[in-house]
This record gives sequence, C-alpha cells and structure tokens, in this order.
Amino acid sequence: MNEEPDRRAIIAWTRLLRSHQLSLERVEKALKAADLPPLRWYDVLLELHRAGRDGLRQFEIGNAVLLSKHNVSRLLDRLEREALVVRQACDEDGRGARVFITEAGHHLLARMWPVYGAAIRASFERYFSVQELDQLATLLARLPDVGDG
Amino acid sequence: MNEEPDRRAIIAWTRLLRSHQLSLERVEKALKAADLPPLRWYDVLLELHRAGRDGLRQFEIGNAVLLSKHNVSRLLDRLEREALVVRQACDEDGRGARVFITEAGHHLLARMWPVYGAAIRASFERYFSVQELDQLATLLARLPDVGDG
DNA sequence: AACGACAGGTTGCAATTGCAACTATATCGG
DNA sequence: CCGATATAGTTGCAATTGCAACCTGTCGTT
Repeated sequence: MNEEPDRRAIIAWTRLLRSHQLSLERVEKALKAADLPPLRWYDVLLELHRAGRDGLRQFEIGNAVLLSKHNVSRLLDRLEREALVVRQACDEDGRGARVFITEAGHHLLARMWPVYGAAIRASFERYFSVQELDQLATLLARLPDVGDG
Repeated sequence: MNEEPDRRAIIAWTRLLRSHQLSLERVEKALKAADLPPLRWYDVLLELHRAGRDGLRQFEIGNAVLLSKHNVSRLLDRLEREALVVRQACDEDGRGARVFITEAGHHLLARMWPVYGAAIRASFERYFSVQELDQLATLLARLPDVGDG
C-alpha cells in the first residue's frame, strides 16, 4: 500500500488523540473532585432534559451520545438505580422503552453544569481565541457525523 | 460563577469529543477486523521501538502514552505474556524496571502499521486538505502537553 | 547512620466498555 | 396470514480503566 498517511495527517491525528485524552481527563477529575458522577451521566441527562416531556427511546439516547445499546442499557440501569431517570414501557413499540428524566435528574444536571462548565473553561476554552474556537469547530465538523451532536 | 463557557467553546468542545470518539472507534474496528490488538498496544510498542537499545522505564512509557502507572504495569503484563516486550531489573534504580521490545514486538508493529495507517487515512485524513491538517495540528497544540507527543 | 518524605511498581477491587448470544416484538415479501 | 429478517433491549463474559492501598528502594535532612 502506498496508502501510508501523510506526515501532517499523522501529527494532526496524534494531537487529536492527545488533546482529547488530556482535556477529558482534566474535566473528569474536576467532576470527581466535586463528588459528581462521570461525564457520560451528564450527557445522557442533558439529552433527556432537552427531549422534555416526550422523553427518549433508548436507541435515540445511544445515537445522541455515541454509546452502543448494551452500554445505554446498563448506564440507564445505574441512573435508574439513583432515581435520576425512569423507564416506561413504550406504547408505539412493544419491544422498546421510553426514558424520562426525573426531578432528581434535573437537580443533578443543575449541580453538575457549573463544575463542568468551569472545567471546560479551565482546561479548554482559555487556550483559544473565539476565532480559533470557530476554526476548530469548523474543521472538526468535516469529519462525518461530528456536526450532528 | 459567570464562568460559564462561551457558546462557541461549547460547540468546539463537543466536536472535539465527538470527532475523537467516532474516529477512534473506526480505527479500533479496523484493527479488530484484521485480528490485531488494540491501539494502545501499538502506542507502547512504537515508543519502545523509538527508544531503541536503551529501552524505557515504565514511567517514561506512561508519560509518553498518557497512561497511569498501574495501567502501564498491567498493559506490560499483557504484552510480556505475548512475548512482545521484556522487563529487566534496572541497574540505576533498584525499584524500577527497564522495558525492551522483542523481535516479535517489532514484527507485530510492522503488521499493525499498514492497517492503522490505512484506517487513519480512511477515517481521518481524507476529510481534510493538507492546509487544514496543519491548521488543526497547530490549533490543538495550543492545549498544554498536546504538542509533546 | 537514621529519619521521614517521596518515587517506581504491583496488586485488589469496583466501575465501565466491548462483544456475542439471547428474548421479544415489528416489518416486509409473498 | 406466514415465515424470514431486522430492530429494541437485556444479560453474561472478558478486557480495560481508575482508585486506593501497599511494598520497596531512593534521597535529603539532620
């Protein structure tokens, strides 16, 4: 194969991996330091919050937060155990469930956001100008499915 | 806190998370489809390859591939079990070990690269021009420690 | 030397993730 | 209507990751 990537592609790729891992690690640490659950919990709760009264099907959650169905299923087990969400049998599809966020879920979301937001600022935003943030967002959106979130 | 992130920062942040997760997933799948071990194995073997005859201390590996010491320790257990690396007691520091890549390790590295490289091209490089790759690399390097890899 | 603080590694344990197999329901072609 | 196929979700199992406790050896101070 002359299918070897360009040197520039390798550098950009490496930095994508590193930047993600480093920033995410910092954010997760901030959450843990504040005795809050991991980021994924926030992601799911946020989607359910946005969905409002209609709730979401589990596969919709999976699509939104890029989690395979098994993992959605088990993450919801944990969230349900903490009374942050409720699963309800689904009218229109006998196989499926519909998931709703509870009051406690909303409350946790509200408690997490200040910490999460501050962590984003501290470990990400502060290193860029607004132009650079736009540039970065535009560049990354070139990858398939990235802009859909 | 009025420390809430700018909307643009949130978008860029979200896309960083999504682009990483999507691309990495695709690459890992390509490796698995070729019956090859996960990316981390490649990372570690590559560092050891670069280090040459002197090998590396475990903590150096950890720094290079962003893995905590426990995880380095156990990843090396697996690699050693497959005879891809060797651990050797360390002369200059009685606590530590020095790690070397074996012939089998070099061989696996050589088998993985074509698949890995093709996957980088297919799920990443092809969506950018060379200018964009440079831009992306430059932007990401603004984050602390990202440029060091 | 002797002390305590610290650094390099290992191990036990819990949480998370990925994969494959499974159940139950929908849907589509005939 | 019926069977083949696909979809929604769950569960069991193995690999990986993160955290905390631990052991050993180093180093700086006294």
